[in-house]
Amino acid sequence: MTLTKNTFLGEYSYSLDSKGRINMPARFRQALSKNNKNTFVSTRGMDSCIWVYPLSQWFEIEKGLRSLSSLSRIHRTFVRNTARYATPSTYDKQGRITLSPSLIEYAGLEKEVLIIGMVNKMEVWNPKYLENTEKDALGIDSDAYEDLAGRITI
Amino acid sequence: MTLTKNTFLGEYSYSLDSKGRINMPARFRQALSKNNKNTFVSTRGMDSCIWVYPLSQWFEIEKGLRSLSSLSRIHRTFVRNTARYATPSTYDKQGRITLSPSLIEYAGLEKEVLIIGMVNKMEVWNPKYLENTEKDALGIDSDAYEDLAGRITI
DNA sequence: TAAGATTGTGGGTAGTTGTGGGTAACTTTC
DNA sequence: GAAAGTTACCCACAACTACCCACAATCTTA
Repeated sequence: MTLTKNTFLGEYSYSLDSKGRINMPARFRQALSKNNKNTFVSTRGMDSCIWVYPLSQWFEIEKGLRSLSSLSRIHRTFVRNTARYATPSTYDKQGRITLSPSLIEYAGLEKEVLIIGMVNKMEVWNPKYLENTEKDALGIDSDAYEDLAGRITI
Repeated sequence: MTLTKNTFLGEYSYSLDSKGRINMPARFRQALSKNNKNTFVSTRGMDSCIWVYPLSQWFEIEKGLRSLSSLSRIHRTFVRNTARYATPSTYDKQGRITLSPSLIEYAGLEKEVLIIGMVNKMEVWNPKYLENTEKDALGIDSDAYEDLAGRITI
């Protein structure tokens, strides 16, 4: 059952096929609001994973990008780094989207793939990479969490 | 599949042929709205690359250029550099535009060429040059960059 | 629990796309 | 006005992609 539109929760294990396609969890598809046109936008994540946005979320980012001027070097660089790896993909009749070879390489994806709901977007991981990233995350000092405590109640 | 008219995303690798033509990615062509008359305007970019605008977007730039004062030296120089090298080109039946020899030289283009979607325009790069520009970008004030990223990325 | 519906995975095929090169029309130059 | 150079348009073909169908596994419902 779907709770809120365009909200993605949970973890799913899928397989990347020989054509670079992955299934989008049925629940995630059902969660999409109509204005998403059955489309996701995938791009490089901050960790070694792929971020997948529903189209309507991506438009918010795009709006931000449009507000930047190419006269500023820093703006230019940011727009380039963001837009460059973004690839929109409408899912097919079976619910799959196609990932670009460049993104697959970036995230080091092999056959087995983990999809994680990140509330407003999804992450696609090679399970091995995620494990390593989790180990690294243990190094986060607790001060950082103290700081977070001021921003969010859980 | 097309998301929004006149929006360009993603990275494409193409080859510049012996006649100075490059293919415009099919997705970019499909993204063009009707009033573009199948035409792009290419000019010098701020980095060592070529900026390619869809015609309608170029008209916006022109409007902006008109508003700049010739009394200011910076304005004058900017208008001159932008207007001077601007060349319109309609794509042929195969979807290719012809770049002027002057622009090809400016961007140091060889056989292999990278086209990057920059939301409202495209950039055409020699991959080697882009790599260097990326290295230079490491010198960017990272606080300002992260601030930008924090504001726009969701 | 059995039948039906949904979901995840694999693969075939027709149409699209990228690339090279040929030719005719048009410009420029002498 | 003819020769040379340039440009625009056309055809051909290989590679790729989007779309479709098939089927097994899982879940739902009566």
